[in-house]
Amino acid sequence: MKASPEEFQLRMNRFKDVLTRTGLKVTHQRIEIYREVAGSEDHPDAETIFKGVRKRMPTVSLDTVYRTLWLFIDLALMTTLGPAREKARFDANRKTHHHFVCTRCGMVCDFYSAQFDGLEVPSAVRKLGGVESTHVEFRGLCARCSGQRNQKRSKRAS
Amino acid sequence: MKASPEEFQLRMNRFKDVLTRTGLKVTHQRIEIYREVAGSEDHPDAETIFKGVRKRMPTVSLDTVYRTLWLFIDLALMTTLGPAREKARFDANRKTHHHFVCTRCGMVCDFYSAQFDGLEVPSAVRKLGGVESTHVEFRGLCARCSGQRNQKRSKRAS
DNA sequence: GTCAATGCAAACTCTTTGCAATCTG
DNA sequence: CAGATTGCAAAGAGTTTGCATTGAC
Repeated sequence: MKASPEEFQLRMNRFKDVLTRTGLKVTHQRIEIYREVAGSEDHPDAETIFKGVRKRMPTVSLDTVYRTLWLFIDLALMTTLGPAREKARFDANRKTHHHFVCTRCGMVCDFYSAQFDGLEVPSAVRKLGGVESTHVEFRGLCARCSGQRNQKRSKRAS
Repeated sequence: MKASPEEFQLRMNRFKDVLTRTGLKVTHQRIEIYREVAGSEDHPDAETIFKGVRKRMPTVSLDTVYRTLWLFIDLALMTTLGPAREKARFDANRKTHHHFVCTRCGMVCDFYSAQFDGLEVPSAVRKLGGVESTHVEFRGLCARCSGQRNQKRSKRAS
């Protein structure tokens, strides 16, 4: 699915602006990789982005795609769906529940809320399919990590 | 963190019951692996579970842990946090938004809702840390997949 | 021209698979 | 006892890294 042309232009401008301000180079690869993601309303994986970019730029390498995508995420130009870059984590709690996730250390705490369990499904969503479960996720720094907030930006989970 | 003893017993009973009803064998490994996850309120990864189980059962192998965990997930005895078992997927949409996720094909659609953006943070959550973003996720079968619902249960995303 | 960014190939991590040996029901 | 389950070892996906080369500013 395509993003609207206006939205797309907005994204591209913001993108170059952020790179320049940060003192990073505006390379062909970065432009094409950003274009590939920003021009889509899907949520492509690295391989898909790689193939798309390679059509226009047959010499890009997959590792550049990865390096560039994580760079964009550090620059807050994009996000990943779910806790990407992490291994699978398991949860034996079968009661409906919601999560608070610490964006620094990855800690996840369950909490319960009847109100959130029963959030009304917007009509736009009902058109997409049948909703079977509802899950709310709050993200932020946990109490412990806020205490150490002047430490340098943590490297990605290893 | 430990789950309460009552909750833990409840989980263990339900667990053996499900295995038996399904005609699966109640092996030592399965018991210990389930115990390890059900006895914790954390959300451990496979390696952590493996190490924990190995303390009591030094001969388990990591691959059995994996096989067993995914089995439990098929049996709805547990879940994974986020879209586990999937590669990273990228999203250049920086407006606050929410998701509908198809549990069969993995399709993810964005939608917007000022109401969800501003969901009130419960006091229990405020104690955990500072909330910086709020995200609602509805899960279910998308329209396309509901159309083909009599197909056999899809194998896990490969 | 200089230093950041790239491409290549090899490495690494997490997870899966084939198969013979073992254990549950 | 039969067939499901396990352990082992080796393979597989996805992602990362070191280093020489290239290209943006």
